[in-house]
Amino acid sequence: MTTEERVREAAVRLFAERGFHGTGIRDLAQAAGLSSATLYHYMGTKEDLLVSIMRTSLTELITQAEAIAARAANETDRLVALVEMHVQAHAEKPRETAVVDGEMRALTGDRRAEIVALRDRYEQIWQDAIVDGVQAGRLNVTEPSVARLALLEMCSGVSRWYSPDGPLKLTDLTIQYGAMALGMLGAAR
Amino acid sequence: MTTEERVREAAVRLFAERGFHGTGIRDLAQAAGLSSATLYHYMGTKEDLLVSIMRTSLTELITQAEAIAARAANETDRLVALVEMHVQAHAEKPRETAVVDGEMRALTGDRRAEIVALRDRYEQIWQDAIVDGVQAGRLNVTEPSVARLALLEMCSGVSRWYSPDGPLKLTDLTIQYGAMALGMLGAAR
Amino acid sequence: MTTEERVREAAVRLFAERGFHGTGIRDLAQAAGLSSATLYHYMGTKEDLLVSIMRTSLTELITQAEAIAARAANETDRLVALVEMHVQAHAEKPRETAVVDGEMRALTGDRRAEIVALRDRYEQIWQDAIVDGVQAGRLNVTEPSVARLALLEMCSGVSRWYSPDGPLKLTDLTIQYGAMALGMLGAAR
Amino acid sequence: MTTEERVREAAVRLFAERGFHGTGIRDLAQAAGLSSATLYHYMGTKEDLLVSIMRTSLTELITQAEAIAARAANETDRLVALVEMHVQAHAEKPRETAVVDGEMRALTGDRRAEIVALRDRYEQIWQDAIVDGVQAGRLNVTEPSVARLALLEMCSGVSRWYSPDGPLKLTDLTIQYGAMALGMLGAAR
DNA sequence: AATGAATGAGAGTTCATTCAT
DNA sequence: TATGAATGAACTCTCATTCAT
Repeated sequence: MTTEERVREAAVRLFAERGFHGTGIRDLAQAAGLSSATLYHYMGTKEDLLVSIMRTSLTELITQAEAIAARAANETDRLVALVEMHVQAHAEKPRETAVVDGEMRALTGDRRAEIVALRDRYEQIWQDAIVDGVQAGRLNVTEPSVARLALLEMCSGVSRWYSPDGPLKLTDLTIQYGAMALGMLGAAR
Repeated sequence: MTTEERVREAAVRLFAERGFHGTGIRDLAQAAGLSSATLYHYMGTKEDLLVSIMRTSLTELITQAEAIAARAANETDRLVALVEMHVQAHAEKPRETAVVDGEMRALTGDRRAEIVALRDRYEQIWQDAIVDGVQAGRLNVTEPSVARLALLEMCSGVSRWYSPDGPLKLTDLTIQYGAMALGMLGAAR
Repeated sequence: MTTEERVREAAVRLFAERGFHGTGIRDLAQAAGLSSATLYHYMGTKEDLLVSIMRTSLTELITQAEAIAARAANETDRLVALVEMHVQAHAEKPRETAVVDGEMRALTGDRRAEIVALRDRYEQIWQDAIVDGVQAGRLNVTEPSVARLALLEMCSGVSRWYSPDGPLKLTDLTIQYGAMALGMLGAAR
Repeated sequence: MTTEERVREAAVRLFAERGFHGTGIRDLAQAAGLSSATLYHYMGTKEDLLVSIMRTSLTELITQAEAIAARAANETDRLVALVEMHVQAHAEKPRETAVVDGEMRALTGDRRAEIVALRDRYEQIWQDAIVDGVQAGRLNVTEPSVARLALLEMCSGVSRWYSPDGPLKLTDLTIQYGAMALGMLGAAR
C-alpha cells in the first residue's frame, strides 16, 4: 500500500468515525504514521481530501448505477439491482459511504456544488427507475420523490450497522433489502 | 421566549446545520444574541447542551412510543402508529431529531452511555412491535432486527428533506410512510 | 460574625491556601456563602481585599514589636520577646501571616509601595534589636542584616507547618524558637 | 542556548517573579521569544513545565545531599556541609529554588505527589543528620523536627534576598549560615 | 442587602497550514 | 521523501467586574 493510500484510508476511517470537523490534522497524521507536515505531501487541504474521497465514492456508485440502468431486463429488476448494488456498497465500504452520506455539509463553495451535483445525478437514476416502474405498472407509489428518498435512506443506513463478521451474510442482506424495497414500493406480486 | 430557550434553539439549529464540532461557541453566542461569556450563564459546557437537547428529544419519543404500544388495537395498527409518530416528529422537529440521529458520536464517556441507553430503549419498542407483529402473523419479515434498522433509517430520513412549506402535507407524508412500512414488512393485505 | 468578616476570613483562607492569583472571585464568593456580585458590597477589588488583609496583619505586628522594643529590660530579652511574639503570631494566625509573607508580589503600584513600607518598618525594629544587642556585647553576629533575614525567615516558616492540634504546645514552640534564636545569634551564655 | 533551554529559563524566571498562576502562557512565550503556539513544541502543559523545573532542582539537591551524608567526617561537619550546600544552591539558583519552595501548591494530583515525595526525601536527609548529631552528643536540640523545619526555612530564605552583585561574597554567606546553624542547634563549642 | 444578567478581556490549548532544511 | 519549527487564528471556557433590579 502506497503512502498516499494510507493517508486516504486513515482519512476515510477517521472522517467516518468522528466526522470531518471532529478529526484533526494531527489525528490524521498519526493514523497514517506520518508527521502532520509530511501529510501535506500527499494531499491538498483537509477539505480537498474530503472532496476526493467523496468524488471517488460517488463516481463509483454512479458508474455502477448507470450500468444497471442500461442492462436491466425490466423495471422491477432494475430497481432491485440498484438496491442490491447500493446495499452491497454500503456494506462493503461502510466508511466511504458514511462519509459521502454524512459529511456533505462540511464542504464549502464550489467543492460543495460539485459533490451535490454528483449526488443529484446518482439520485436521478433512482428517480427514473421508480418513475419508469410506476409507468410500467410494476410499482405502485403515491409520490415517486418521497419513495426515492425513503428508499435511499433505508438502504444507506446499512453502513451504520452492518458487519461482515456478524451472523448475516452479505447476500442475505441484499436479498432482504431487495424484498423490502419491492414491498414498500408496492411491487406487483 | 426566555434567553435560555433562545440559547437552546440556536444550539439545535446550528448543531443540526453544521454538526456539533462544526459549531463554535461564538457561533452559538451570536445566534442567540449574546456574548460568548454570557452564554455560560445559560448552559454548562457545549457538550452538556448537546446532551440536554438529545435527552429531551429522546425522552419525548420514548413517551409517545410507549403510549402507542400500550393502546394500539392490534400489531399492525401499533406498527403504523409508531411510524406515523416517528415521521411526524421528524417532520415537525427536523433539527432536534437530526441532532439526536447524527451527533451521538460527539458525546463522550458517561454522557454517551446515557444517551445510547435512551436510544436503545426507544429502538426496543420498535423491535417488540415488529416481533409481535410477526408472531401474530400480521407481518412477514425474514429478520426482525434488519427490518427494524431499515425501517427506522427510512423514517428518520424525513428530517433531512421534508419541509412543511413544500407541496406535501404532513398527513399525506405520514400516510405514505405508513403504507411503505407495511409494504416493506410484508403486512398481510 | 458579620458578612464582612466572613468575606475577609474566606479571602484569608483561600489566599493562604491557593495564593492570590490562584483564587478566583467565584471561589471567594462560594467560600463566603455569597454570590460574586454581592461580594462587591463588602470589598473593593480583589487586590483591595489583599491589601487590607496585609495592612491589618502588618500593623498589628508593628504595634506589638514597638511595644516590646519600648519595654524590654535588656537587649537579649528584647530579641527573645520579638521572636516569641513573631512565632506566636505565625502559629496563631498562620493564614494571615502566610499571606503577608507570600503574596506581596501580587500587589501593584502604590499599594505595593505602602505594604513594602510597612514590612520595612517592621524589619527595622528587628534590625535595631540585633544591632543594639551586638553593640551591648550580648549578641555576636558577623553581619546584622544577614542575621536579621535568616532569623525572620526561620520564624516566619512556622506558619507553614505548625498546628495547635499537634503534639507541640505553643509555649514550648516559642521557647524553642527563642533558644534557637539566641544560639544562632551567638548570645553570651 | 537551545530554544528549549530558553523556554525553561523564561519559565523559571517568571514563575519565580510572579508565581505560577501569575504567569500567563503568553508572558512565557514573549519572554522566550516565541509565539504562544510555538511554545507548545517545547513543553507539554504549563504544569508539566513546572513539574519538570521542580524535579530537576530537587533531584540535584538530593544528589548533593546524599553525597554529603556519605562522605562527611563527623556529624557536625555533615550538618554544616548540608547547610553550605543548601545555601549555595539557593544563592546561585535563586529562581529555581524559589519555585521549588513556593509553587508546590500549584501542582495537582499525581504530579504533586511526585514532587512532595522528592521534597520529603530531601528533608529526611536533614532530619537524619540532626538526629544523628544529637545522638552523637554533638548537637543539642529539644525537638529535631522543629529544628529541621526552622533550619531549612532559614537557609531557603537566601533565595529571596541574596545577590552575587552585593557586598557579601558567597563564601562569606555560607560560612555565616554554617555558624548560625551550629549555634541554633546548640553545637558543642 | 442581594443577585441574575451581562461582558470585554484573557486564560490555556489546539487548529490547519507553511516552510526551510 | 520527510519533518522539526513556526505561527495567526481559533478553540472552549473563566476571569474580574459592573449594573439594573
